[in-house]
Parts: sequence; C-alpha cells; structure tokens
Amino acid sequence: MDTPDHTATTGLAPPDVAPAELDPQTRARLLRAAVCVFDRKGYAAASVREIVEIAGVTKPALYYHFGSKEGVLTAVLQEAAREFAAAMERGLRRPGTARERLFGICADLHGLFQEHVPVVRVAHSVFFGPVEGAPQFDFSAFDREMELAVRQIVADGQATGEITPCASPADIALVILGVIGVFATRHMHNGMEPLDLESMQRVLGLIFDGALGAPRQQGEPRS
Amino acid sequence: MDTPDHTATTGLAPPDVAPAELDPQTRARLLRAAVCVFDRKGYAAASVREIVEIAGVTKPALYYHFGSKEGVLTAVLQEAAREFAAAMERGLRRPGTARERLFGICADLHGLFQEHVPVVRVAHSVFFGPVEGAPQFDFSAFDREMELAVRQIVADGQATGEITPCASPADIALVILGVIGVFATRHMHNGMEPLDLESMQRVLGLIFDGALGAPRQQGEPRS
DNA sequence: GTCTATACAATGATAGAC
DNA sequence: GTCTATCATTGTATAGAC
Repeated sequence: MDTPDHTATTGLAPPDVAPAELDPQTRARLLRAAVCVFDRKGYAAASVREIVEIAGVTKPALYYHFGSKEGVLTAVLQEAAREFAAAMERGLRRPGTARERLFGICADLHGLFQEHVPVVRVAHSVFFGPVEGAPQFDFSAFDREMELAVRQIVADGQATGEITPCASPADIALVILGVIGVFATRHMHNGMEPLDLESMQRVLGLIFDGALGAPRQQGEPRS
Repeated sequence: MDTPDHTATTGLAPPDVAPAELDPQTRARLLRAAVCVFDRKGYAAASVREIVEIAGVTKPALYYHFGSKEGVLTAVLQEAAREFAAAMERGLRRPGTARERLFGICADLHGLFQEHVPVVRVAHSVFFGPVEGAPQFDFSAFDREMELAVRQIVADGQATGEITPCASPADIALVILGVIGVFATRHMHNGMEPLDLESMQRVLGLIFDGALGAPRQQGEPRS
C-alpha cells in the first residue's frame, strides 16, 4: 500500500532503462490522477494527498514536477488548451462549403468533448470558477478562439453567397456557439443525458436551412 | 473590529424593537455575505470565518441559523430557485404570440441575471461543480424548467401556425436555449463584456424570421 | 439568539536522507 | 528523482456563558 509497483526501481526492469526514464511516467500519472480528483472534488477541495495516492507516488514527487497544486492545474489546462487550439485550427483549414466546415468543427468539438469529459469539466469549472484561488490562466482564449473560428467561417460563407449577408457574422456565430454550448453542457453535466452528434447536425441543419421561424407566408402584422 | 455595530443590543435602538427582531437581519446579512464570498472564492474555498466577518456576526450565529456551511449554500440556492421558477411561470402565463412570449421570457431572464450576477455565478458553479463536496441540490430543475417553458411556447407557436411544424419543438427549443446560454455566459464571466438586451432580441429575431442560412434561392446540390 | 474560547482534523508545503 | 517525517496554518464545528 506504501509503494505499489516499482517495476523500474527493482532489478526486474530491463537493464537499458535509465532511472530518469521513470520521470515521464510519474508526470503523466500525476496529471491523470489530478484530472480525476479535480473533476470529482473541484480544484479547491482537491487535496494533493489524494492525487498522489491515486497516482501511486508521494507528495514530494508532485512538488518536484509541478511546484504546487496550482502548477498541476496549470499543466492540465495548458495541455487541454493545446488540443483545443489544434481542433480550431483544423476546423479553419478544412476545405469545403461553410456548412461543411461548420459541421466539421462541431463534430471535432463533439468528439473532443466526448473523449475528454473530465478534462472539459475541470476546464469549465475553472473558467467559470472563482477569480481568487485559481491560477491566472488565460482562459478567455478558449472561448475567443472558438468564436473567432466560427465567425470566420460564417463570414467566408457570406462572401461566397452561401450564407445570407442580411445578418452580421457575429450574430450568426452567436447562434451557432449557443448550440455548441448546449451540447457541451449536456455532455459535461452528470444527470443530463448527452445529445448525440446526429442531433447536433440536425439542429445545425435547421439553422442553415432557415427552417426555424415562420413558414414564410402568413407574415406578422408589421415589421 | 470585534463587534462592529450593535445598534440593537445597545440602548440606542428604538424601544419597541424586540430582541428577536434582530434575527431576520442577521439571517439576511449572512446570506448576502455568503453569496459574496461564495462568488469570489468558490463554495469549497469559502470560509465561514470570512462570511461571518463580512456579515458582521460571529460563527455560532451562522451555525444557529443554517446548521452548516452547506446549509447556507442550500438556503441561497433555494431562494434563487424560487425566483427562477417564478420567472418561468410568468413567461408561460404571458399572453401574446409565441414570439412575444419568447422575447418576454428571455428579457425576464436577462433582467434576472443582470440583477443577481453573483447569485447566478454561484448557482452556475454549483450546477457544474464537483459532485462531491457540494450539497445534493436538485439543480436539474433549473435547466429542466427553462427547457420545458421554451419548448411549450414553441409547441404553442407551432399549433397556431406561427412557427414551422417542420422541426421538432425540442430542436427549436435547443437553439433558443443556446442563445440564452451564450448571453448568460457573457454576463457571468468577468472579462467578457456582457451583451445587451437589444442584441439578444436581434439574435432571437434572426432565428424567428429564418434570416439565417442561405438566401433561399441558390440551393445546395442536394437535400 | 448571540457571544468567547476552543477542540480537532485536514490541509499545502518543506527539510533532508538516499 | 524520489522517499520519510514533519511543520505551520487553516478549516469546520461545538461547549457553555449570558
């Protein structure tokens, strides 16, 4: 219970494995354990004791690699931010019509969220969490990048005539971001059954085809 | 610094004020202080010490009125839930077209959020916060009530022909809930400038008028 | 109902051996 | 790089006077 598995510190490990080889394992185990505990307890209530217990290492190992509890959280968020930014970039570089690109970016995000639910929850909690107590992480980048990407694609679609130029790209992007947000919410929160990708595409199709609103023939009294 | 103001325990207060008259004041002060601290530090990191300091009372007073730190949070959430439910009911009872009712419910929510930003942030944090550590509050009611109300109004609008019956009420409601969520998010998060009610009405109008999507004439290759 | 004073557990972080 | 052992602080909650 004290030292569960020392496959590398004992003589049983391959002789060509240097002692430093164990480091990345320790770091990765700590990160995974931290995400788990941050998700369950929240960052503030998460104890380094529980993190190192789950990781199977000791406290000084955590402080050696990350310096502090904040350092662990920052590392988690930085990795998440990298993956998120990469997804946004993929979405922007994707060829095709605006609809295809927007579908693609939403599908990417859907998959990313589904694959890393605990991390997404932790990131969300920190983003909306208290200003004091959490590290000063530039988190607005997440939302800003997403909004920028969607708005850019919408603007492209307007330039090619695929999307109506009657509305501002920002307003249209807002609607799409709202849909993404609702689906993300459903994925994050325990007790709400997540909506599948098919539903998301159906809803996005609704927006794109202008299938919302009035049947376009009996008109409101004015306006 | 120990006992800041005892306007009622000293002989300076009006003689017709019974000692028990101080109670609701203490309770209210505690609740306001708790919201303030929960918002700034988060529930887990909030200390009863700071709460009672800001409230100008002592620890036992808090434990007398609420039993525990959890009890304080629960009281805050319950009051918020009552106000929220009342707003949803008002929205459902409001007469007029579906558009008017939906605009009304969104405006109500917008006002409610704007008026109680700290409470909304606390509620949001708890809703998306860790499962362990926070009290078992039936929080899904918030989202469920909102979704039900919007969906009901959409269905009504479809019954009268105001809204296209081509899409399911649930899907349309999802889009509207997304917009509400985006606007709520902008209000809650420090560092994002909140969007005004006018923007919200403009975006909702976009959805209602079917102004999103293609200009309705050059059609996609298929579908 | 509200106070003073305190019990008692748990926390984040570190010193120093190896 | 990783361990054992420990520190100082802070947390929630309570006992008992008034």
